[in-house]
Order: sequence, then C-alpha cells, then structure tokens
Amino acid sequence: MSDVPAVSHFTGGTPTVRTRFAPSPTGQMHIGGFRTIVFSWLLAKHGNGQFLIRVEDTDRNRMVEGAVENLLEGLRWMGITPDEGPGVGGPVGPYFQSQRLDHYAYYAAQLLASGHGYRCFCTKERLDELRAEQQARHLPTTGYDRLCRALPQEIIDQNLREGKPFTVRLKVPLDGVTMVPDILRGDVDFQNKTLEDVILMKSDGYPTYHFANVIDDHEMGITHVLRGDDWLPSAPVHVLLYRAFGWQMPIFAHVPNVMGNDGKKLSKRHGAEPILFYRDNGYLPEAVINYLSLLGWSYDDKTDILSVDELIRSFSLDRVHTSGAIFDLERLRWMNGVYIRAMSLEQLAERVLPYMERPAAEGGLPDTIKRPINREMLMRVLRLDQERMKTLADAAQLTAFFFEDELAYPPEWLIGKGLNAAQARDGLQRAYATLADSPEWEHAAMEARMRALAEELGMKPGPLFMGVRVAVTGRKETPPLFETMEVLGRERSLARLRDALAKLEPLVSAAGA
RNA sequence: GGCGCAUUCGUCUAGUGGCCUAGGACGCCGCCCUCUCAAGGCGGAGAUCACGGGUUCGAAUCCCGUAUGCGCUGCCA
Repeated sequence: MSDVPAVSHFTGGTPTVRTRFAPSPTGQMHIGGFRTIVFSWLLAKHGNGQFLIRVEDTDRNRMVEGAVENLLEGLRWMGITPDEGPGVGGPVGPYFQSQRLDHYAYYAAQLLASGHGYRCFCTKERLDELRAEQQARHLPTTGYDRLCRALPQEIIDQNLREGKPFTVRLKVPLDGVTMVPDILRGDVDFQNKTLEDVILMKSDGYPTYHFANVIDDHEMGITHVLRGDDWLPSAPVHVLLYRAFGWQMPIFAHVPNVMGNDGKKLSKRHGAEPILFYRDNGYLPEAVINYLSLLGWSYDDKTDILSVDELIRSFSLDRVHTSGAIFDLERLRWMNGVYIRAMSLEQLAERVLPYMERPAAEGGLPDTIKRPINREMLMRVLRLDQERMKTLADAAQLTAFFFEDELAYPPEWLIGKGLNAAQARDGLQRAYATLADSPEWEHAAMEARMRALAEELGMKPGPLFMGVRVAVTGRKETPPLFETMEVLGRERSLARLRDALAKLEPLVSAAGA
C-alpha cells in the first residue's frame, strides 16, 4: 500500500492545454453533458492540446451496461476524437478509475500519514440516523458530525485489528476560508465551517469523486477543469486536497448547466434525450456542435453559423458566460436546416440514404418501396426537397411519393379551391390531354402549356394546378409541380392522372345526383 | 434550513461607464416572391436590462440590499 504506484505522470514537454471529460457510466449521456464536452474539446484543440476521456466508474452499484460504449459512439458520431481515453489508450492510463485503485490507496495512505485525512469507522446506519435527526430538527449545519476525527490511536488500532470497515475522510479546517479560483466567476469564497469532512475513500476501497478527480487530474496533467457548475459547491474540498498534496491546481471553469424547458437542470426526466436520439432523428453532428457551442458561449453579436474549424479557431473561455441556458429544439432544427441547405446534392444523398432506407417503423420510407434506392433518382428528388428539409429524417416523408407505386389520398383533395367536382374533373381531363400531348417532358414547357390551358378554361392556374398536384403526388404540399412531374417521369405522371380521374368520378356523380 | 451561483426580448445571446431611444438570431406576425409548401427578401410586435438603494456629470455595465430561479447539502458523480 505504501509503494508508489506505477504512474506515468504527464510530462509533455511544451506547455499545452489538456482537458478531460469524466463521465460516470451510469446511463445515457444527454445533450447537456455533450455541451460540456464540446467546450472542453474546443478549448483543447484551440490550444493545440489534448482532450481526454476518463471514466469515473467508482460506484459499483450504479454501473450501467454499455454506458461507456454509448458515450464513445456519441463522440464518434459528433466527430470528436479523444486524444486519450478508453479505446485509444494514452501515456497516463489507465483511463478507467476502477483500474487505478492502487493510486488512490497510495495517496489515501499519504493523507493519513500527513494528518490531512482520518479513518472513520461510523456505520452507514449511524450516518443515516444522524442525517435524519439533523433534518428533523432543521439544523443549520448538516453533514457528518466528525465523531471519528479525534479517535484515540488505541481505538483505531483495535478497530483495525477487528477488521472493522472504515472510510477515509478529509480533515477540513474548522475555521478560515477556502477560496476557489474560477476563471469564469472570479474567486468564490467558502467558509470552512460550512464544509464537510467528506469521504475520500469508501469502505469498499473505491475512491469518491472528490478524491479520484483530484488525483487523476493531477497525474494526467490536466490544465483546465471544465465541469458543470453543480460542482462548484464541492470545489473547495478539491482545493483543500490540492493544497494537502502540495500540487498545483488546474484552472477551474464551472460552466453553466443546460436546462430543460422548465428551467431545471437537464436530466432524463426533463425530456433530455440521449445524444444518439439526435443522430437517429436526422440531426447533423456539425449542426449539433454549432448549436451546443452557442449555449453559454458566443462568437460576437451577430454570428451564429460556425464550422468546427472556425469554432476551434475562435473558442476561448473569456466568451463563456455564467448563467444557465435552456435547450431550444426549434433553434437546433433551424440550424440543422441551414446546414442541410448548404450541402452539395452528393453529400446530402450520401447522408440521407441510410435514413430513407431504414424500415418504416424506424422512420424510413414505406416498406413497400424497394431498397436500395436508386441513387440517381434520389439526387433528382433531393434537388427539389433539400430546402424543405429540417432534418435528414424528414426526407422519407417528403419524398415518399416519388418512390411509391400506389398513392392514397382523399379524392376531395382533387377539387381545387373554388371549383366543384365536375369542374375539377373537366380540368383534370384537359390537363391530362394537354400533358399527354406534350412532345417534351420538360417542366418549363409543361408549365407554359398548362397556363395556356387555364386561360382557355377561364380558370385560375392555382386551383387547376392543385388538382394535378394531388393527382400526381397525393399531397397538397409539394415541390414545384412541373419540376416534380419532370422528375417523376411521363409514364408515372400520366398513370397517376388517370387514377385520379377514376377517383374523382364518383364525386361528380354524387354531386350531380 | 444552510451554503453557493445566476438574473438583458418567449428562447439563445451581444453588451465590461457615454457609440444603447439596448444590437443579432430562433420562434411569432405581416408584406413581397409564388402553382401549394418551403427557401429567400423586406418589415413588425417583443426586454421600463429582476427590484430597491447608492457611486458618477453619466450605469444594463461599479457597490450594497432584496426578490426570484437554479444548484449543492449521499460510503452518486
């Protein structure tokens, strides 16, 4: 226990920025956590440094299967590649705290020896009772009553001989002030008497967050600790620990939390979707990063679209502010649309294809449509629908009629505004004839002929076109009609018009009767 | 209850003593474009800068107090 563990302290030559994100694998990461990841990553990359992942798996009861893989998958999707961490390794590993137990034991012993820590033999039961009583009496100070802080050595020895389990607590100064230097908020002072003798080592030999994070950040050469501001209240404990070890502190930046619509910290309960939800729903990682980067940070007073390169180039802590931000899905959707519109058709086709080809139950095209989707056809379709998409997942709904064989829609839709059934039928009939006669299946020519037809019939183009639109697409909202028909092709368009005529006939009879 | 942090349009934000009768963006509304829906263009509503006191010739910006919100108060992280 007293041997120095085989650590490789970070000894990177030139001064550099090293940041980390330290998730505990207790569930799915949501977008709030990823905002902190984005900040940490951008800061590291901006400073030409490293960003690492360290898994804080010190709570054996709350471990969730697959949580680490899930996080890694989210990172991969976002295009954020940790320089060190699970899966990639690195010079200061291991990057799982459960594999660093010897480090914590070593430093715990050191703390015990130096008198900065002490063994606590109190049972969980006693602590629970203590807490219950404190709460019942509404005492101004809660927390451990420091019973074991001054245990006589004989008792300690005896307890040890008897094999009584113990925790190691930090011996917090009883008075004075501990200052937490936070680069975003300035110095935050805490009266030591309001601090608790927190547990550093649990009785199972695992460290608590307070202990492990300090040791690991030190050993891993972390220069900037970015974490949610919910950590600020326990930061003085960490400061005390750095001081007890005589280590230089990293720069602390307690970034504001991301909140849900209700103004409360984002959590599973507040509609905080796991990050992969956004992937599955057709959001682009570059848009998500852009959006997230602007939650608590800003570039200037007018810029809101920034590429990852631009973000890396311009990100800095002094433009991070300190109040919480509510996650606004509408704004993300808008931004996602901006990115979609900026893509080339080839890129868009490439990226949208997997979304369209997945099963209908997962949001893809109707299962009756054969996969794979014809690439060339897809590009022609996407040219028309690109500006109508907010997410990649929208494509299936938007474009399905281009690929379907049978259209289903209420026949009444075929009757344009201000028309009766017979007029609509006649218009459709003439439209069919006109289009069937078109020597070339080209949108401008078709439009010219159809406008002439409208004039001849004494109809407004709008209602006439609407009937054709519904006939050909089964929708009331589509891309420009004639370009749509051009893409759809002569045969299919005319066939759909014939079907529409058949559907309309009963309505005409009904109206006449 | 104790401790801490925060507080500019509904939302994200700009603003670090005079350029602010507070700017941009999302959303909303209207107009234009137009065969529908989008996209785009133009315009509009929307913030007495939480409130109250100071400091100052001058405050969203500095100080104090209050209120409200959020967070922490676990052998969770």
